[in-house]
Amino acid sequence: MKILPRRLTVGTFAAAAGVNVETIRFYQRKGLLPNPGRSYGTIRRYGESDVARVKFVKSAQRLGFSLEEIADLLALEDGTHCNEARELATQKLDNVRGKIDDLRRIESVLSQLVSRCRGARGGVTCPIIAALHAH
Amino acid sequence: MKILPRRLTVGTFAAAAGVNVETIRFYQRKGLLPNPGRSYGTIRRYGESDVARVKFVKSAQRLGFSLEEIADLLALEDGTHCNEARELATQKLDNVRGKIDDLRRIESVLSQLVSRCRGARGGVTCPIIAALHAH
DNA sequence: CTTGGAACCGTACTTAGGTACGGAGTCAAC
DNA sequence: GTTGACTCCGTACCTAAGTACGGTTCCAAG
Repeated sequence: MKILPRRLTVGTFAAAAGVNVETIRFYQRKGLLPNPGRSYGTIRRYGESDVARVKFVKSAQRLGFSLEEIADLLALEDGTHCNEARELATQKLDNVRGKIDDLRRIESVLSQLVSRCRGARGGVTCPIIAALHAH
Repeated sequence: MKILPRRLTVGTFAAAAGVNVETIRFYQRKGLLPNPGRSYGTIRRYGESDVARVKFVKSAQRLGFSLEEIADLLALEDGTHCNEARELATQKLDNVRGKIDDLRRIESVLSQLVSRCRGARGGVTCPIIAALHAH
């Protein structure tokens, strides 16, 4: 494992990771990124591992993890805590499946309303409005 | 159409509609509820039609409409604007279907990760962490 | 050695949908 | 005629995930 150089300043780093500089500062405040030391002067330097870490955060966000949950995942980052990571992922999976079920119910109600509405050409009362009124 | 009495004060009204008093005030500020007149004194009185209106809002929220969209629906409340209501509902339906597709993709990735993790009993690197690192 | 673009820092603002607070006014019962 | 619950009102606060701002300091190039 070779030690990677830390030669990026925050602006270049943020660009490399595909996020805003302010987002980097925000992640540091939230503990998602370690405060990198400032070897030479008061300017912080970042390396490739930091870029990877931010990309990890963004990937996990795309899978529906919150920053808080991602912080938990990052605490397992050495890769030896498979059980914990699987536990988190399983919970998230249940969560996602629950959301899918909810949305499917909504989809079913909405599509019925729309088709009933399409069929009710002459009526005085719109079926959609009426249905919402009936709870 | 008989005229319903407006004899509920805000506390009773909120309870009848199943929401918080503060929520009623909030909806009034947002224009979702009309400011009821204060016939006798400075205390506002509400009637059954107000209760129905709040229930309408809550039903529409459960179907994924935002308060802003619900305000649009309420503007069509007389039931004669079927086309407009159908348009809104159709947009919402597309929206819901898009969300379902996104979540299904997430579900598929997560379930693959979990099962790979379950199979990787002896490995040093957790497949979930590794996968997130590979974008 | 100056200049100007970064970096640093704390703080405030954003959206959505409310909830909470605190002081003043009101109303009905006792 | 006073108590105590309820209402009214503006304002602040909450979560989540950032974005924006404004002042100061730094650092490297010219």
